[in-house]
Amino acid sequence: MSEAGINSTAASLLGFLHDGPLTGWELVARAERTIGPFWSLTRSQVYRELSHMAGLGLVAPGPVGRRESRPYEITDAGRRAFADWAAGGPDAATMRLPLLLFVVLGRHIGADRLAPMLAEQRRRQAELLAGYQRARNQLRAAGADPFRLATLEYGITVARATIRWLDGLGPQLTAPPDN
Amino acid sequence: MSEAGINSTAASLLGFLHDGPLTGWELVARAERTIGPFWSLTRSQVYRELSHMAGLGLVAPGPVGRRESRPYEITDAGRRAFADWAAGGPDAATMRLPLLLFVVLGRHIGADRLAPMLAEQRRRQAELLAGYQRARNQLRAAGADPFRLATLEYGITVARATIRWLDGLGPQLTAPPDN
DNA sequence: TCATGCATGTAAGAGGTTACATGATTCG
DNA sequence: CGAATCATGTAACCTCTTACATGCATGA
Repeated sequence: MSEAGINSTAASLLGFLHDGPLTGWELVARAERTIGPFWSLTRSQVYRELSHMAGLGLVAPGPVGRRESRPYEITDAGRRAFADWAAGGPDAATMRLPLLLFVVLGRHIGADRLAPMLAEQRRRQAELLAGYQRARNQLRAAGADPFRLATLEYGITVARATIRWLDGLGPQLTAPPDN
Repeated sequence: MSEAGINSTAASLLGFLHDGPLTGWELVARAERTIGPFWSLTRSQVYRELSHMAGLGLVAPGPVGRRESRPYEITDAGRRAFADWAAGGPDAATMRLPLLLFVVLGRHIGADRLAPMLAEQRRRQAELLAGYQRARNQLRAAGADPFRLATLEYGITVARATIRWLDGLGPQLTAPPDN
């Protein structure tokens, strides 16, 4: 009865390892590719969690491959730990949207400084949206995992909503300096 | 030339202090009320940042009021630090959406376990949406700050988008167990 | 052979969360 | 007087980021 309970970062790694052994490097790449925008993690974290989980017996390091690469394989205990974590349901989302902070403090920043930032954000959201759409079309063509597709659709829906919001902001927020 | 550069948490506090002196307790309440869903912070952080900023001369502690309450006032240096921070534009958003993590790992969680979680999320989003709408209507009637209103509109737009997304998920993700 | 990319990791510090500890004030 | 609420703060811990350090392999 290891009543520990793993954290979401560790759990995400265990999730990916269900598909077969991966090295730290590959895990970072996989995470970046599949959930990058919704779940950030760094190399440091990955290596730390991997050796920590190896100590707990949740993953087992495999033989060193080429270039010191060390694949980790999920163990039965690891699968159990993952299932326990999943049974708890998703935690509340942690959001820190600096853009919204800027908007709410807009009075003290000044509409003249805020407006170009909002314009820049709109540009970025449009890019992001295009990227999601490209990825979705590729994955659809390739007949991919519907779960993965669903995350792209989330990205698309939210990016569109954000753009709509930016476009609908009143002139008090978006007006360029009045000169 | 304090070339330090404050962090976003400290900056948000300085932002609120532009409207007049506030105690740590009041800052927590204000933050919760105005940007709670988009910018989380805890009491511990607030007290820590306040005493840290007092050390840097960005805020000045006022006289102790009732019940040990200690209001902090922003200083000129504080206003400058805030302006410098704002000039950098909003950082990239940090998002950790456990819900999306669950979805992308859906294959390993099982549609039968995922479906009720999605249903629960839908319920929560609907509640959130209703809360935003109520707040917006109140603020509109009160003729509030358009910046604050804009953040509520963001919440409304995104909550609606999320609900639409949840409702549009394919049967592979939302089907109850097939028995 | 030399630049680039693959691959691993450590160290230090910043940021964030949770639990603990304390006490004043107000209201019933 | 007792309960609820206001109010501050510390300590410990976990998590996350950034910078540093190392070296192999591939291909031009």
